[in-house]
Amino acid sequence: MTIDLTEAPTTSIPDVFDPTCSSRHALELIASKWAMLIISALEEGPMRNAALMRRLGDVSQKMLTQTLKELERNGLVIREDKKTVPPHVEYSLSPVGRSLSETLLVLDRWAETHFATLDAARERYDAERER
Amino acid sequence: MTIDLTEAPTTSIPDVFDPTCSSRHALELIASKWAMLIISALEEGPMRNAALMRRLGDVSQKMLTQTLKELERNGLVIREDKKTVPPHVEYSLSPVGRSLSETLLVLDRWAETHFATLDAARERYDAERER
DNA sequence: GCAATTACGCACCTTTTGGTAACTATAGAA
DNA sequence: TTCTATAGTTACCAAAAGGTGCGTAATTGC
Repeated sequence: MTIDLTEAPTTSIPDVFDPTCSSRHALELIASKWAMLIISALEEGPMRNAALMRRLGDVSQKMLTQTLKELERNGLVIREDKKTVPPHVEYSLSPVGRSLSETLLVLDRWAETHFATLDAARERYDAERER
Repeated sequence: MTIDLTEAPTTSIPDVFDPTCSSRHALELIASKWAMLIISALEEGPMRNAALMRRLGDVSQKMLTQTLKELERNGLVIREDKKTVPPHVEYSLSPVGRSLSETLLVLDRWAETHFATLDAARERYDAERER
């Protein structure tokens, strides 16, 4: 008799370092430029498609729709279709989405605070190897 | 006389929503599954290549090297080559890297806390459309 | 009647990400 | 002598991310 451990159930304590743990999937979902920015933007309040495009600056219609759909699918974003013509669709954060946006805003602040340090390091690194 | 605004300098207040702002680049750097996990892992202390592979569980040698190199280039990770044979290379967090890891750990905790909510939402969403 | 508006869907294409396998060098162990 | 371990690199290939342009619906304004 042999015991197959490859399909063993995930350990009781969730761990993002465990590739089979579902929390890893949750992390991968938000480890995306557009997902992060969309959730941060929606923290300012419900927004329509066009408003989000303006806020994000350079997202394509395709990527915006695609990312919003994934976020809605995972319950982070709520999509409300007023079913009018011309269309009127509003996106907002769900309670879970809002619990995430707080942390993401901290990340935004980190980027805005330390980007100059990264820029300098990158310049030093590149200058050293191009010789 | 025409004024070209396309190359206008970035505003004085850094903003991740401004595509031309360098802080956006910083955000994109860490908006990556492997970058996030590597920095979180290094928070536990300096690690060698093989130890990181074990900790991350399912990263390929190629992606690990590639991501570490980008993080080193931007000054988040410090690479110390002891120049011995067989090779001995240690990776650790720089001060900026450490300032980031604190926030990333909060993200990890978020994923480990709320993944079940996401799983449930996803299942509901998929069940509704496959009919 | 014609154009604009809105939030998409779809087809096509390019770029980036990621995986696999083979190769490098040398010390120490079997 | 051959095997193992170390931390990579390179070439090749598959998959995912991402961009562009076109089509769609009905209502409002000209």
